Amino acid sequence: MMKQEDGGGNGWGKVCDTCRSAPSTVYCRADSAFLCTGCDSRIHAANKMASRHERVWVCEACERAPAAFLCKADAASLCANCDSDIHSANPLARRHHRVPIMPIPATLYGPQGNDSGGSMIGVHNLNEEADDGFLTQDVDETIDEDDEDEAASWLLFNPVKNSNNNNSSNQSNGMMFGGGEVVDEYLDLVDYNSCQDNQYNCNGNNDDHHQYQSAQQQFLVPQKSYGCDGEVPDRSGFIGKDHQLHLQQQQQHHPSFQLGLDYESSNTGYGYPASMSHSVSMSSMDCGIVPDTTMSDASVSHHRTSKGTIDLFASTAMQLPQQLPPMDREARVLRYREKKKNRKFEKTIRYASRKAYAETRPRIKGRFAKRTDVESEVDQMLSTELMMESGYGIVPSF
DNA sequence: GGTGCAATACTCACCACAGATGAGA
DNA sequence: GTTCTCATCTGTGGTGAGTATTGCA
Repeated sequence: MMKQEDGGGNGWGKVCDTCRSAPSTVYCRADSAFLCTGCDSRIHAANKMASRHERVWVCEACERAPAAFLCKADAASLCANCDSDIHSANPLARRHHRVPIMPIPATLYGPQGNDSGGSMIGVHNLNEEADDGFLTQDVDETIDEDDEDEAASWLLFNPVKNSNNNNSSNQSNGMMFGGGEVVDEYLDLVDYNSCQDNQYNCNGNNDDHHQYQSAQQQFLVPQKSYGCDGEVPDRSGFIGKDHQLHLQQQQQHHPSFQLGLDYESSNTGYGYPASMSHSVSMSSMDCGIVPDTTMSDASVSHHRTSKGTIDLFASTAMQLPQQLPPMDREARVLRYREKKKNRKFEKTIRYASRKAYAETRPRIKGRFAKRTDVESEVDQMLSTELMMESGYGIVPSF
């Protein structure tokens, strides 16, 4: 059985920001959203304005950042970090011809966009998206044609806009975005913060404090050092009703706790840019290759699961004031989610060259196999030929 | 509730070899 | 103290076997 990566439980690098049920394949700059093929085609085929949104493919390496370069040699779209890491691995890679990525043509998704989407990477069932309720609910609403453009543009990240009308009187809104699926992804953070809030609300009660500490310890320290990812060991037992109650409290205290994400906001007031999820968090940490210099930013300096988990809370949530501005919370939510994903996939590569060698090494049932003289000669010939034809270099001593 | 079975999820050893490291001349 | 040579160790990724967990009857 193959090893399965767990990207939030589904093995994908970046889940579609809209349906959250499929891997994202494109990044829409206008919406600051990662979209799967189906949602992309549907949203951007809705009207002319939406169809003009500039989109780029998601990095094929990390699958978590918009691609910045197209490597012609690898025929791969890569983000800046992956491009840097991959193409600095060896002289051969360094000579790969890369060009800045071009936005996906607006004509890619026409009225028949769904079909074309099906031929793209990351095909998935559109019906599944419809099941999430969130999108279909909004799409099905009858809206003015003038509003349609804006609705299509803001459909993704501002469910608050649509839901605020209901205000906090509707407690169920706390679970609303698509039948609670979205909120569920936030449970981990909320769970933690619920403990945190409990601490602040315990009025100095030592017993409560100890309970908080033990609960926090249970939450923070993974039972296994690798792969556990610091997830709540037992949601039902650890959170349960308290969590739901806390969610309701969150709704009351922070109406904007709902997912009104504004990626363009410049500052959170806490030193963390609100747009960090697409800038800071996507930096060198994604690839996990050990940099030559020590990273000063705590948010990108964790390479071990447990330590990273602890530091995450130590550096952010542990120091939170009792009442957070909504943007602070949203920024931390984003930051937490990114770090969570990164912890999951993270594997520190100490020697990129060895990685490059390992990837090119012949295998037999996954095991490294001896490279015969014939293979070596053939490789050398092919490399030489390739170099002469395309200008690509070869790694000496291969 | 306890037991057995199947399905699923997860962990880890294996392999070759370039490069890093350390000891000795 | 510096340089060179040699031997040993380290780390890299895909696969399959083994183990753990979960769900169901």
